[in-house]
Amino acid sequence: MTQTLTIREMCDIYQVTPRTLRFYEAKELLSPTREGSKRLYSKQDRARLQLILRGKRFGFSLEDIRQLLDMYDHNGSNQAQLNRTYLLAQDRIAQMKQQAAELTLAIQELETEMRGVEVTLAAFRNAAE
Amino acid sequence: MTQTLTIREMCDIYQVTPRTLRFYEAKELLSPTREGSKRLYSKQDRARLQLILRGKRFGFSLEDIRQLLDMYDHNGSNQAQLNRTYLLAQDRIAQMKQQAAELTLAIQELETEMRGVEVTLAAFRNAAE
DNA sequence: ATAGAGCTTGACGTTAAGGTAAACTTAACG
DNA sequence: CGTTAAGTTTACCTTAACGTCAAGCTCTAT
Repeated sequence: MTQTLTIREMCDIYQVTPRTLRFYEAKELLSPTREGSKRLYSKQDRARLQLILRGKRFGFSLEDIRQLLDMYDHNGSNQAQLNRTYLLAQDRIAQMKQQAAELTLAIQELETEMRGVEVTLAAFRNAAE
Repeated sequence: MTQTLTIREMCDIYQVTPRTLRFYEAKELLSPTREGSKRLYSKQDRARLQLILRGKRFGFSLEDIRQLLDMYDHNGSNQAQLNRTYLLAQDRIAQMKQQAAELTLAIQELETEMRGVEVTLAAFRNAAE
């Protein structure tokens, strides 16, 4: 029961266009199997796509993401290759931790700003009696 | 002692190129004063630039960022304008909180992956005696 | 059998975010 | 006084990440 999905189903689920999926495939971020000429997306393909979309939300480029993905399935990789990926991932993790800290701070600052704006808006409403 | 900086000083401090600063100005994200034709960046300009660069790290577009910046100095804005900005910022904050949660999760997952890779690498080294 | 829906490839267009190069001003220096 | 250094504008170039459109295949329903 290896549930595979068509391109349309993928698009509906993940809110992307067919063009996007084909583009990611061209960039070697995805590699769906074929049934004739039609693409079929496996469970792993779906997992990868989720990682891709998540990476994008964090501001990573597709190339950045491709390298991270390589680490998740370091199957055919040799030692040297794997080691390079490992070091690269260490950097990324540090970067992400830094980003998480900054993000938390930014949220706090914005919320403080929001309270200031609330006061201003309340004053506006008061002035209108 | 209103310490203002030249474009070069700004570039050195924030690791951007003059082109980038001029570009942000064209996009109305910055508005340095002039001394003759030369740009001079005030303390507020510096604060704004920091917010811009931070926003970029989170994957926001310059246009997204411009709207957020508007909230930080909602000086000449009228009620309707301010209210729209406020609602928009609420969305952004929700989005950022979501992003923070996801980021934390992603970090954990990556670190788990890393441990797996460490084992693989250790095995490689063992095989080499 | 033909008409349409859904898939394919291929090619060209578009937008954001700058890079790069040319021509010009202006201040400063020997 | 000439020239170099740092700034300016204008204009075109580039890259990433897709959008859009054309032309063709294949299956299913009418």
